[in-house]
Amino acid sequence: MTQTRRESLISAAAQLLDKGGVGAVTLREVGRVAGVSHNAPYKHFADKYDLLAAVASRELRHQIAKSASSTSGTSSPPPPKTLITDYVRWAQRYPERFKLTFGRWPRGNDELNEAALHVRAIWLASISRAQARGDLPADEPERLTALVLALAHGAADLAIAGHLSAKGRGRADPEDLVEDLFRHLSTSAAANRRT
Amino acid sequence: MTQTRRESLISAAAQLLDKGGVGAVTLREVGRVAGVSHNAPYKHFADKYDLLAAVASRELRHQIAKSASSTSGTSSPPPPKTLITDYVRWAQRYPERFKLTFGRWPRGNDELNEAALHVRAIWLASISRAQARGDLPADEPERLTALVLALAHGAADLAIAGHLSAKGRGRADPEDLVEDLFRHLSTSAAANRRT
DNA sequence: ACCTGAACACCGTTCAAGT
DNA sequence: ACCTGAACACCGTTCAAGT
Repeated sequence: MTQTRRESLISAAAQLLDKGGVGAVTLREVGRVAGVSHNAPYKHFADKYDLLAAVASRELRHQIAKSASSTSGTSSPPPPKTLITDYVRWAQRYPERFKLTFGRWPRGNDELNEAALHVRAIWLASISRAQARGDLPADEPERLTALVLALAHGAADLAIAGHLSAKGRGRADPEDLVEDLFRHLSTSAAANRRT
Repeated sequence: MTQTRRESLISAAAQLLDKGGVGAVTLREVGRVAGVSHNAPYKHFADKYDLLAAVASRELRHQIAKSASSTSGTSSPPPPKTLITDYVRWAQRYPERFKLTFGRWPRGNDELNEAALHVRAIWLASISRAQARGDLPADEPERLTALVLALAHGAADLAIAGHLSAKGRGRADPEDLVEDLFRHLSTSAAANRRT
């Protein structure tokens, strides 16, 4: 089945990515791991970046599937804190995949764009629901979503770069910062409710 | 003067970086732009990453110099909003330098680490001062600094990746998000002062 | 439709040799 | 101390050829 071969190439690329970063993903090594020649990938992907885009969009689709399964049976999205915590843990567990997904692409990729939009939609629904409950400030929902997403993303990226782990006092990991943001947003929401 | 040659190599690398991303920075092209042979860089840098690290730390040192000059004559740091706005504008103006600076490095680089620590120290001083004025919540200063830095960093990175520019309603650029965060933090600070 | 092996242009790095 | 040109191993991509 052609699907199997295509997926084995994606898996091989992801495995090399995790082990040695994007520089370690060469088509020759991908072919070797998947048991094919060094240019068999060209029958499934336009070029190297098309293969890498497939790796990245598979990651986003995994996140989408996880969101769906964690609330199976209901139609409501997971609460923001679950979403954001999962996101930040994923970034720390698979830093190379995180970096790749949000890295620079020589051109757009439909599959990747669509998956990214889907992820954003889930976040938006989750944030909107928390706002309706009064847990978060009544800002414009898309803008508040961007704020929360930016913090999660930035905390994860700085942690990966090693710019967050001041030792001892003041030490903060990404989950701590998420906690802090939600605390301030709740306080702000409550204060505005009183006025 | 050897310093001049070394700096011309760094400038050539930065120029190629801006034009075509990190992939366009080849030692051969750097040599060509600087008017030397393709392996003259090896007399000034251990390898390609050492040259790239020099580009990145030069960027951070520029930011440090800018912070110092904007408050020349005084010993106080710039206010957080100035710092964060400059940071976010730098990232959008030179996305490739931003990506490089916070990208993954095969090994540590003393010059780069030192510059990064210096930048963090300036941010910490700025945030602490705003806290003392009551403009920001009385959190642990290093942790609040990490929060603010993470938001600025994440907003910049998402904007570069194109994940922030929802059109029309809800549109938010990095500076909008910075604005929102400070507004919520001020509200939170005021609310806590009242309890 | 999918795969292979040879070939091409390019790259980082090393090395012997020059000043 | 700094630079050069040749050389080596490696890579992405193309292409003619096979099933």
